[in-house]
Amino acid sequence: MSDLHIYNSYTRQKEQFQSITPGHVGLYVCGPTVSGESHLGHARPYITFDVVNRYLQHLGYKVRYVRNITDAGHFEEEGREAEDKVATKAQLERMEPMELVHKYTNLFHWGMRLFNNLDPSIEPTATGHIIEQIDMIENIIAKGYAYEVNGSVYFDVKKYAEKYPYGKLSGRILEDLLETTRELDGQEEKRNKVDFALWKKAPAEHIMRWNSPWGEGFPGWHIECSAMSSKYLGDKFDIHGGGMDLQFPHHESEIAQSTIAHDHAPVNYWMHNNMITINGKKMGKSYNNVIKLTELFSGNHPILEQSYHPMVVRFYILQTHYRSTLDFSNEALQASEKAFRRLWEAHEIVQKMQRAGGAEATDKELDAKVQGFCRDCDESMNDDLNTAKVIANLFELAPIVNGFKAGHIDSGAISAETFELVQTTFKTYLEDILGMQALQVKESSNKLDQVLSLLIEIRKDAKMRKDFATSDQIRNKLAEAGVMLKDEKDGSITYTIE
RNA sequence: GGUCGAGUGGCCGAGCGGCUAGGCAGAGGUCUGCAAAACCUCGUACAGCGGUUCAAAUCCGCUCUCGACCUCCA
Repeated sequence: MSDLHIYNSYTRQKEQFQSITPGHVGLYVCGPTVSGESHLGHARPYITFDVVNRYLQHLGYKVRYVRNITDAGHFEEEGREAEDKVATKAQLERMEPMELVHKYTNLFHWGMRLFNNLDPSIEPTATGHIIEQIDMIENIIAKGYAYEVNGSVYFDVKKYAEKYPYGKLSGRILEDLLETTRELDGQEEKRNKVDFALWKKAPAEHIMRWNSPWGEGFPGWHIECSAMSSKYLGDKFDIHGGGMDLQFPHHESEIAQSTIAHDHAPVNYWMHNNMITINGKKMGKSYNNVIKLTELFSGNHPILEQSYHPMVVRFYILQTHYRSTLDFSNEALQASEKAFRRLWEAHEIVQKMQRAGGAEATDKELDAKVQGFCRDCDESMNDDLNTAKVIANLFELAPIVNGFKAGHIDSGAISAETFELVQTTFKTYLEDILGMQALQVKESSNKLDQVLSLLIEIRKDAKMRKDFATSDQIRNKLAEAGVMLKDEKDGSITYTIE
């Protein structure tokens, strides 16, 4: 039993986390629809739940993390003409759904890897689970909560609501929903406007279609998550995550379907991350303010002043609590970049450092303070994954570590035990739990190393002779080539490669 | 229109009844041949108006502003 508390969207309060099977956690997160490129908005849930996954593992749980790929449904590639999929065209000229899905799935994986997100345990695709979805729909029909009309199958929400709390997750009131005047596709077939599709009959021009007991068609959007989560995590599992915008109707529908199919609610804890906004507006296709991951990493977008390293983006996202909105701006990203560089350097310094003095602390007050910051990292994570607070704690530690190095704080001021705690706190939190990595991978070229040490030696000599013209030339020219020299306090010279 | 949520110092962002948040920027300083980095010091904020309380950024009410969802959406 851990002290982990998470905010459960379903009950709208923080609850102590307790897994169904001791030592194990089933985690399901709604994955991307791979009909287009992943964008900055996608980064948030997958980084957030990557940290959830990592932290649960840190606490000792064996996590089965399932994240789906939505590759079925209404498919149209962005910017591609509708006639592309017209059947009269030669096959190689037509859009092939599998080709498109493959392309964007690969691109999604590419982004996830750059963000240093751990792979899910299982990444099921909707198209690979048509049979499971059909089974589940038949099950719901058999129980009397779904009906077929013209080759489509709809879930009877009104009937469901008579017995179950429909709308509880998203705070909807059925009566309000029934009054909605909005005209939706297939509305006339439904018994009530609130009913949602479990299976849709495929129109003649629809390219993705499968045989079913109700004719050729394709599954409704919500059923895939219910079918796949129960298949791999069981009828009832621990945590279901996703973006806040999925609360309604997606997650609400999932609850309804699964409750009927399995005779009980499917999930114990619902977690929802908040949105990323640009100039206060949610990023989304319909707002025309989407920054794709490829654009973000290359800086190739009108509103981007520069490119941003995936680790900078990750850090920026984790500096805010996952349930707060996060507003994008160049200023904010640039601040995160500087902040992260400083923090990471302190991390590298403390890992390499040797503590001086005896085992006991010579400054009890500092020792206690330092321990407090370390311990608060645990408390902050346990308090609904407060990564922002964890980072703030690490920043409290950074000047102390730098002080050890600069020599104005004696590393013996804190005890040997506390010193070790600082090292493990940086390592565990920054790398293992927050999943951060160095911005630049150390180039391990012996030849380069030798060339640089030669230049560094020449520069040292020049400095000794007060030949600053030469020493500055070496530093400046190397800087132009992307190699930054740094004169350390002890007279040594180190370098970093941009 | 309905439902829910948010408004914190120049900017970003924690906190959510009493205890320093933190980062970035800015100012001054230490160190340094210079530079960079690092370190030290500084600002003293909680949309507005009332109320509850010994005590409110934190609770309650009203007002204003903004956002999300109600449609595919992370």
